[in-house]
Amino acid sequence: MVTLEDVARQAGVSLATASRVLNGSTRQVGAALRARVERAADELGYRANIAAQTLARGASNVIGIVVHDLTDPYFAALADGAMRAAATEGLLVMVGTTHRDPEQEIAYVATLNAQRVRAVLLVGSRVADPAVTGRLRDELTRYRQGGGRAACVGQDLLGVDTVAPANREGAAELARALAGLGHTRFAVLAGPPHLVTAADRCAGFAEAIEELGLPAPQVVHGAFDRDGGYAAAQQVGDATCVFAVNDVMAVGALAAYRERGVRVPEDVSVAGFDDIVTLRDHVPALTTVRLPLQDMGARALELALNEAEPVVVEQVAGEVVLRESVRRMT
Amino acid sequence: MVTLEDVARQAGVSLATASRVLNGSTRQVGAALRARVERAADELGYRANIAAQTLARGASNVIGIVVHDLTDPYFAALADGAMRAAATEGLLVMVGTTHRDPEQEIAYVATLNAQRVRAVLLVGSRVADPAVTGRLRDELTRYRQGGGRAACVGQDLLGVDTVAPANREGAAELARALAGLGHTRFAVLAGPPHLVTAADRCAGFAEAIEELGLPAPQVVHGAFDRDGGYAAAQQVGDATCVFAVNDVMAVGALAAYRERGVRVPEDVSVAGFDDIVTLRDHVPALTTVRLPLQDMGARALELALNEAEPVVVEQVAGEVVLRESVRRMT
DNA sequence: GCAGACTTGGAAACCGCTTTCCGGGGAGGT
DNA sequence: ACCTCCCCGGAAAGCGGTTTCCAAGTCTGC
Repeated sequence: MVTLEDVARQAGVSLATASRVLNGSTRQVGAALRARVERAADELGYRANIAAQTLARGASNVIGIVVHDLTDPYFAALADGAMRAAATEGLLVMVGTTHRDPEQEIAYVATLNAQRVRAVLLVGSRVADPAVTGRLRDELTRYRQGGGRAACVGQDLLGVDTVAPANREGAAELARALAGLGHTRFAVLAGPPHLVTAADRCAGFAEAIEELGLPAPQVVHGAFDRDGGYAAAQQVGDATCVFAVNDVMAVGALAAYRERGVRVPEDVSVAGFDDIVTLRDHVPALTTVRLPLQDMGARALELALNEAEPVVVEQVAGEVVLRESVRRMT
Repeated sequence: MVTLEDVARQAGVSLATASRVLNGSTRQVGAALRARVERAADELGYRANIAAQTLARGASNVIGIVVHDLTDPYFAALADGAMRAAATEGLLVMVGTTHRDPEQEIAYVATLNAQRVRAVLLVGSRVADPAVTGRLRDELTRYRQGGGRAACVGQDLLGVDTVAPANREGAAELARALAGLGHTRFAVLAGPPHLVTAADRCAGFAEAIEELGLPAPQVVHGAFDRDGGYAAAQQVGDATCVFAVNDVMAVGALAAYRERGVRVPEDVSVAGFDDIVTLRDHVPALTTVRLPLQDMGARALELALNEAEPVVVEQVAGEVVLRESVRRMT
């Protein structure tokens, strides 16, 4: 590999000068030398060793993003938003996927800490297990004590800046909208009980239903993905309206109904949450709660970079979008 | 930040010993000292500085993946496959998205080179512009001369190990299958002419049609995404069967037809390419050519890591999957 | 009981770059 | 003409690890 020393030698200048020319310093370098250095670097095909720069500068230009599952469009959209924001700041992005294993999340924070990344974004639902959350907090605290910055998209459980989708409120508003259409018997495809996002959406929905004086919805737990929705839909009783706590599950539920010859929305109404772009052309079009995912990702990065006391928690409201997967009852 | 020296001091051992204990060395360290070091590291919350390690070792445990667009499920699946493979090797992943700008791709290779990443994966179609490809090759050559490894998912145009989806053959086979259903008048939503993947699929399809002695398909160019498919579909003439060069475009086309009240497959048949998992529940179910995207991503990583002379080019066959978006003609 | 082979701990060089600290020379002021 | 002050180039000290090379101690075998 070509090193800065090679360049300096070829240009007949000192290391210091070469460094100043090539890697943005506050110090000026005379035009003549500057040209010599640039030419030498070009001829030799010099590429600065960023590991060395990071070490010497004590700061890196990399940020870390930890998501649950990149193939889930929810995370892809959030990650993309954050990555676009990072790109405008000239930051590189390291992406880790936990495949929904909270231990992996902790491990990633440790690793990203070791990388001395400038900021860490934890994207995705927290889990209800206080022990796990506690260990994650510890790891995060250690990282932040070393000067690291962090933010989270999800729930404010980590003591860091957080972009928090208004899951309860969004689900509640959806519930009111659906009740407004005349539905009275509901079911919730609730996902895993320990996932806070899933639990919040389920709870928000159920509470709103209760406030309206309607019978409590049937709650069916399952996985937080397409197959989870598919499986859960099979267990739904006589509800006229089914709320899947995310769009991907809703699509699974729709598939299950289709296979069984149950018509949506004629026989049963189905709603989801998130308004995943990739699914906007689904038939029937999904009623859902729209979340500005890309913006949320970008905002989280912003928060992390400007981290300040006290901790900022930004609620992001969802917008109920009624589409053809639900029908009005008589 | 806690450094190795802090740990060594606290444990009352030398730097060398502490290093050997904490960061896997071939050398043995006595149980007593080993325990002291481990305890000290734990108490202090030591995290090795990977930048320093990378510098000292001259090798990093990071790989880079460059994709066009993470929110496109095609790339998400490929990236995920590669990331899973990387995780089993204990490698970290740096992801860059070019947002379909070839210049960005070149810039990323330079940056990843500067990071001295162990391997670079270029995921996605090459472009037809030889000047751009040439500059990318140059950058890649420079990287590889410094000991970097590289592989590509796409076309064998870079002189590196390549996982090449059999776009022409897959499209040709699809064409034959569709012709076998009795279709004779075809249109191709061909995407951008300069994208090699799009062009190959289009060409493979057209060639097969010609070989069958059928009239040449109408070719409509446009963007390679959902909206591109939507727009292109509007310009299709009297074809009975439309081939969109990827699934996402096909979904856009289906949306366009739906809006116009054109029934699929009754009035027109539609096929895509890729078999995107997220779209498997689409209605009508999409006829397509299945590509094992995750495996391809994983395989590309393998190739990169084991890079050897001569360059390996692996063709990956697609499998035609007939679903309800196409119909048999009388 | 002792030579020689192994083991294990530590000192120090080194990885490639940044940046502080010096010093020399030219510009500007009087 | 002389003295400051400023500007710019270079030497060298880190940044936080890894690893080579020594030296001292421990084991073995005869």
